[in-house]
Amino acid sequence: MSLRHALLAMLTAEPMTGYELVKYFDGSVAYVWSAPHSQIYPELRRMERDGLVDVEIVPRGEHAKKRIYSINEAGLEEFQRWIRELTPYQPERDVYRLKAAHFEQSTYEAARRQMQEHLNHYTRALQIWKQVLDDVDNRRVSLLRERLAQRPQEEHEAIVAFRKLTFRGQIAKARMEIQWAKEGLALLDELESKGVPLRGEP
Amino acid sequence: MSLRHALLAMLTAEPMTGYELVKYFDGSVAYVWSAPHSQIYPELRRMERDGLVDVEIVPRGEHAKKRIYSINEAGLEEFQRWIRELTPYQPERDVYRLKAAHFEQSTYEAARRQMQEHLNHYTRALQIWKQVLDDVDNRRVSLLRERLAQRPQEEHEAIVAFRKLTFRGQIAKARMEIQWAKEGLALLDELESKGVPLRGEP
DNA sequence: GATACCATGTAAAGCGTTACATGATTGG
DNA sequence: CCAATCATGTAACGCTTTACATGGTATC
Repeated sequence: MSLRHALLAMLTAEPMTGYELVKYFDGSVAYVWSAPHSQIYPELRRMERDGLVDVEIVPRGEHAKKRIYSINEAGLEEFQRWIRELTPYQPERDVYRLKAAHFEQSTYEAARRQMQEHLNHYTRALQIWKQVLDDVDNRRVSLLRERLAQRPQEEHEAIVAFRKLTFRGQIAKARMEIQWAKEGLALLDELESKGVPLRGEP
Repeated sequence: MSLRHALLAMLTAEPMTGYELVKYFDGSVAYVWSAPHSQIYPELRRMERDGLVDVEIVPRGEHAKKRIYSINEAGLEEFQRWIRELTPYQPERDVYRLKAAHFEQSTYEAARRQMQEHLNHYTRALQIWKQVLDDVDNRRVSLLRERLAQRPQEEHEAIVAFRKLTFRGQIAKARMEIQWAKEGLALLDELESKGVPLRGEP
């Protein structure tokens, strides 16, 4: 049950609508946690039902309304309970490594395409995360500024430091995956130039 | 739909029972792909129904039987189709980074415990993967030997090289996560020694 | 005969993806 | 008035986890 905790985490910064949460999960946050709006709106309703968030219904224009969710005392307690609790390490599922292990069943072209996409994906991710790290460092992130504004000065250092720790982790991951993709592409070049046959080739 | 392809991948090495597949997914393979038996047995039945695997029912002792699954022509085609197809990159969900980003809501003790578990988990994973890489290099893996035995000599280099590529990726990932966990533990030590308060502290 | 291992299932509940669906507001 | 954006939902389907469940075989 972590979508709930990801939503509570966002709401500890400031109250917002489901739509704003959807936007965050579509943006740079998507590389840490993401969910479609079809999952977010019902979960917010359940969190409201379970008394973890309060809702303010605010008019929007003449006829429309929007629902602004804010975390309440019970929600903050639940979030803190979750964050203090040890999250166990479960078996992973890495479809890209699974695929790479069986590239002899593919073709050089298809294998290269997959590895190139891997490289592109993590190159984009790296750029985004480096930018985010810099933005956090210079307090250019509005959500972070909101968060800092409502917490005492002496907590600021920890708040910023922990966010930076996460982003440095993502940066390290992106660099590692880029390196791995390059290694894969180099291996494919080497094997093809040696004329090593693949089973998937026509 | 990747459990199906993970199972097909295993069955390209040799025919086996659901129980043997369960064992593999519980062992060192678990760090690349894993599934509980409650997912594996029904999926094998569906694959049988869909004509991707053949089944041989073999007696076991006096009264018991076992079902040995082998991949057939259609199954191999489906596996090759999947491996040639580009797997898109979807938004990730990393609960450990999400948690780390909000450690100011935790306590030093709980945050340290989580990071220590992270370190332990990936240290174990690193040991396992280094061993597997070495075993593959020296053809000490029975599944790999079965696989090589049924393929022509000229494909052997690629088969071994792609498996090693995957394991090197897992090793790089484990090292990266170990490094990150150490960074996190160091940060926690530094903040605590400076007396920076956390919101979750009693 | 007890224990560990072999072997295979079902079922409920939860989580995630994809598609379908609707309507208001804002700015050009 | 048209397009982009704001805003919020439902539904079907598939995958994953956890729990419940059963019985044979091999070895000491």
